[in-house]
Amino acid sequence: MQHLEQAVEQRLAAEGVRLTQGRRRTVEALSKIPGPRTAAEIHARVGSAVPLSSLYRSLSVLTDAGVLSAQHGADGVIRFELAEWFTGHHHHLICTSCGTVVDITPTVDQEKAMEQLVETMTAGADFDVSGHRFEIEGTCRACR
Amino acid sequence: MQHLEQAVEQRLAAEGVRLTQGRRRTVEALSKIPGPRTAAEIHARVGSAVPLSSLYRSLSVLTDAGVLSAQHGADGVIRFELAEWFTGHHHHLICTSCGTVVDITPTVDQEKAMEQLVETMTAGADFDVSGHRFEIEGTCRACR
DNA sequence: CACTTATTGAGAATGATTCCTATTATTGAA
DNA sequence: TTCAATAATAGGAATCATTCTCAATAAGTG
Repeated sequence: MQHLEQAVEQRLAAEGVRLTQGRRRTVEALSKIPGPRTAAEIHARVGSAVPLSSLYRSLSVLTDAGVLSAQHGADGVIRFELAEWFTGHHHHLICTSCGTVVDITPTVDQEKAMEQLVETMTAGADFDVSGHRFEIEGTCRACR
Repeated sequence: MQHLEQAVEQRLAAEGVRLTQGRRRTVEALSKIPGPRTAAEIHARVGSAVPLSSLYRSLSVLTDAGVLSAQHGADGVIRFELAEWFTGHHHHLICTSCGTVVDITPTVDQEKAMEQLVETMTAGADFDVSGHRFEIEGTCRACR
């Protein structure tokens, strides 16, 4: 995945942010662990090469620059993953029993319908829409 | 809204939990402030009548009993609101800047469209759907 | 009323995250 | 390459929402 590093570099350059060792390692670690990960998990992977305080700063910078996306889990811990423009736009199927999350990539029609919904639902509100999240809850086969 | 208190009482009784002064005040406060609220916001409303530590415990108990629902916002703070069987099904408009959340009640048509989406998106998956969550992200007027 | 048990209150403890600041790396220009 | 000028780092302290502890209190129950 050299494309990734290159793409990240461009993205950061566009934001006027340097791609340093620590940031490079952070992105690399995230690209190798599937799913959204906590700072602690990432730190376990990069080890002492990136101290925790620096890791947090890197995660923050990378998120601001749009390289990563952050989500707050039900346990109050932030999880990071590569932003959607790397992984593609997707939604989640969440098992309320075991917590497993499965990605779902919407079809063009489905996504279109969703954007239509966003539009009509925010028609009245004075709100600058930047995105949406559609999550389906239920029980996976293993938990039934 | 005496119905609310009665319904809450029944619900708690079914769970073997007492409806005490503090819990009553907590539910009452939440029923009077629209949208999901943080513990701090609720505490500002109930004042010293319910100490913060007790408030947190009440919120936890009420959530476990299904009277309230909790959500972890983008700012890492938990927000509580009356569960959907009190307030009706709704979705959220989330300001990614300040974390404020506003309820949106979908029209019948919108909700129908959403259920259609859920159906087509889970068509392939072996998944027992129990609900969905649709959240629109953006920037509120105050943050622009 | 007396007993048993759930609940409360006050503050300490926790833990993820952020802030501070001296030091170090990076970059652009000479 | 070398030198500023500036961005970034390390590490430790600080923050802050939330949880925990445990003695004191309130709520049902007989």
